[in-house]
Amino acid sequence: MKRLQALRPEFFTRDPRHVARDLLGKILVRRQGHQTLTARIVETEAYLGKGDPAAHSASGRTPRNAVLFGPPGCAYVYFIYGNHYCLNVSCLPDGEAGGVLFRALEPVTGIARMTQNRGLQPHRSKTGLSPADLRRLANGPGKLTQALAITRAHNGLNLTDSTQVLYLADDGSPKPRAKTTPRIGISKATSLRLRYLIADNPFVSKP
DNA sequence: TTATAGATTGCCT
DNA sequence: GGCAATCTATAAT
Repeated sequence: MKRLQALRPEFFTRDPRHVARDLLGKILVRRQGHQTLTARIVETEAYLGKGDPAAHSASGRTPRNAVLFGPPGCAYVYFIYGNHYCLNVSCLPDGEAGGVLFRALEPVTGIARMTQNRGLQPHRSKTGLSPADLRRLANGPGKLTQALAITRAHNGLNLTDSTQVLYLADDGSPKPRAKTTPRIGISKATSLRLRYLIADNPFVSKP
């Protein structure tokens, strides 16, 4: 496979809204054992450090959300609803809170391993997984972490370092057409349109 | 020390 | 569309 260029820290030293928009179409790379799993980012949400009551950083720094206040380009992984992990990347300079939540991915390589990680039956046929099976692999924030075997062990990881087991990369594909909607699953600041998705992409969590 | 809400998912009707 | 499952960080006592 062509070697992918990791996104640089400067990419994340910006307003989370811009980062969330520009991450659409980029690649999340996961090295699991000797395998490399890759997936295209098709849906994100921005969480602002200041003036965003829905953000985990809203009421100040705690042990849990410390990564959001740290240097840009690092993984913030948290456990939610007793069952799921969610993956974010920190934004803005060190000391300033902000992040982007990954909400959906389009699987590219390592699909068999992702299916296994998700605990799904590999409904194989001559054409491989059905389109529906492929979609349910990573079309949600909890699903994508499970598909890529991301846990709290990855919290704080530098996602701009291509020698890590998890990082963000640019494969040179053109900038996709983006759409915005209100964020999903929150109860505060519900009117802000901080959810970004690739228009017409079937791998998003909800249209 | 205890209570509770939560950036979800999958199964049920 | 409704709701239970299942953990835990954080706030309240």
